[in-house]
Amino acid sequence: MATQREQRRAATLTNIKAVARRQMAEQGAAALSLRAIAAEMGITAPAIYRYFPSRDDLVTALIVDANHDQADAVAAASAAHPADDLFGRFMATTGAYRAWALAHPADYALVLGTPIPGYHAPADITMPSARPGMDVFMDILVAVPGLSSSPAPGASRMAPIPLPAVDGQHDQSVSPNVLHIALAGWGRMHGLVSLELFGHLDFLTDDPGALFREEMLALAARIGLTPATPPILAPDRPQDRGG
Amino acid sequence: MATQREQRRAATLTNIKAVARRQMAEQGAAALSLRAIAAEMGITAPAIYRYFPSRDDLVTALIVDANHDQADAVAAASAAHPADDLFGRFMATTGAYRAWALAHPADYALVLGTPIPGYHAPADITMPSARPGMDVFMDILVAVPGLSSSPAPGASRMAPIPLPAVDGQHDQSVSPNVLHIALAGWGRMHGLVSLELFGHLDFLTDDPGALFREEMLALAARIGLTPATPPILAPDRPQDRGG
DNA sequence: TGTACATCAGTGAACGCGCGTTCACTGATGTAC
DNA sequence: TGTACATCAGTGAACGCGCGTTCACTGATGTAC
Repeated sequence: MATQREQRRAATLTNIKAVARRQMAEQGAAALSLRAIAAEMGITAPAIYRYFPSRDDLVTALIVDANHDQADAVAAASAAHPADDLFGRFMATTGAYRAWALAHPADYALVLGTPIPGYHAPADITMPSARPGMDVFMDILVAVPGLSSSPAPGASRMAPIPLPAVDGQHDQSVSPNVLHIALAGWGRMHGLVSLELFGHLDFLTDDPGALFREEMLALAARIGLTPATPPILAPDRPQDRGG
Repeated sequence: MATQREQRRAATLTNIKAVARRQMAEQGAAALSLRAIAAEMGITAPAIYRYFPSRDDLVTALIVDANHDQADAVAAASAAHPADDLFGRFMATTGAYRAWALAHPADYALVLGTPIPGYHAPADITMPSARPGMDVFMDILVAVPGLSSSPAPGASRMAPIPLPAVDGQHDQSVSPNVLHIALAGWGRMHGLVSLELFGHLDFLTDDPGALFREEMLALAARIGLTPATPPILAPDRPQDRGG
């Protein structure tokens, strides 16, 4: 059972990060300032040094938190569908990825946007924190019948690199084709999401969500996932979805 | 014929932007500083106010320049193929988009990356400058037989908005399907390019270019563009490119 | 061609600002006897 | 249970820094007569 001091410490630490996230949402991640955070909390700036040895360490903590938070959201979306409903999981997780980004634009930008000037992420801390989120998608792709064994388009040029093992997490080694699909899918998601987030789609479409969903449907179809998944029967060649 | 003063003025103005671009490439767009630019040029900071009324105006000028520069690169790539070789033009322009971004990462981030804190782009200046680049892609898509008349997937939700007319440029009104394909394509390009640019693909693939090309090939196939374009004959249903 | 005036690029000092970080300190909380 | 000491969250002053922007100015370039 935590002592009073420990409880307060934990609360303040959480509060610092919460206020930081709030300010990032308003001003952008690059404008993050220890003094402004302290001011909003009603404490003085040096007090923050009791919790983070420097501004960069706070930024790193925010990145790690963001990665875990997004991974949780995506994992929850996946778990909401039965394990054998791969199509349902695929659409739910990709949708959750976009939804989380729209709900936490500053955190998304912090992780995937233009790097903050002067800040260099310590790869040994930030990279592992990105794994859980990736694994949710990987788990789905790996389970798609036939996908792991079929060759990637342009496979000869794709190194069959196993994903770097991290702590107690999966160290699944992934087939080139699965990796290829994963990266292509990530590219599509990130592309549309970041264009939308930064307002570049504003006058070009009034329903970015539909556009996103169509792209995900097309990707699902490409790997043989369709709404009505036949139990475990012979996989019919899925028919193209128009366009 | 320009007077000596006018020549120098033009040269200095160009130089300011060139130095700004160079510094952006090193420090990132958000770290752009008038004082640092002046220092590198060997003049004092207030001198820059003879050329730009404020820092924001310099940023705006850099965005406009970047848009035009990229449009030129993409247009040149398109023009390198005969007008009826739509597949060639499609692959050349998309490849040029990526190549330009890799060659000018800071400019790319300036236009499409996380917004600079405190800077708000004047839409009436920056948006029109994005049109020429878009038009190069649009011209190709519009020329694809059958694409303009076929319905977009999820078309009922897509508003048939004509692209906002700008100055003397095309004010082509584009079918929902063409717009849909254009945005999906832009999303794929931007997604992979920005992931690559910011190092997020570093340990996941050793050939991001091949990944990008595959995604573009898949998109080309989806709209019926294949390497050996049959002259103007009946458009066979193009066959799926594996995967 | 020569002189008087206008233009304007660039200077140097100064402004007020917010930043991350250090340091010696106070005073409340926690611990050992 | 009460006292003496240790821990440590937070303070307030100060540091050196770089920023955008203003202002009155100097001196070279350009123009009109």
